[in-house]
Amino acid sequence: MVTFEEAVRSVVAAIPPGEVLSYGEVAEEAGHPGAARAVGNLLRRATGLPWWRVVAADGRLAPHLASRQAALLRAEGVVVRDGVVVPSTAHRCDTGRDRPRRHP
DNA sequence: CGTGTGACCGTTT
DNA sequence: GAAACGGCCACAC
Repeated sequence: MVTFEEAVRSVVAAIPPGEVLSYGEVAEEAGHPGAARAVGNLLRRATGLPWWRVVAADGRLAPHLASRQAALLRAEGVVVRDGVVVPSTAHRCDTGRDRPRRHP
């Protein structure tokens, strides 16, 4: 049984440079779909993780860390415009949020 | 042990 | 098109 922190930590730590994932994606990958809030909460406390590679579903950065995150993402090769990640510059994992959803 | 809050997401009004 | 609402999970008090 892995704790939520462990799962999220593993997922976030597995994000390659230049790629950005959304909280919802991380939560889903962690095995806790819908726990996007919890992901943010853990990233806030968890350290040593590329939290800056985690952005909102709209590609928006955290309100308080937008500047820091933007600088870090820029260092990774991602272009951040007005506090919003540009999908074309970053590897479009979900920032386009137009990905096909399961349709039972 | 119960309540509140949060770096959220998706749908509806 | 924008705004509002509810729902999900985990942690702190």
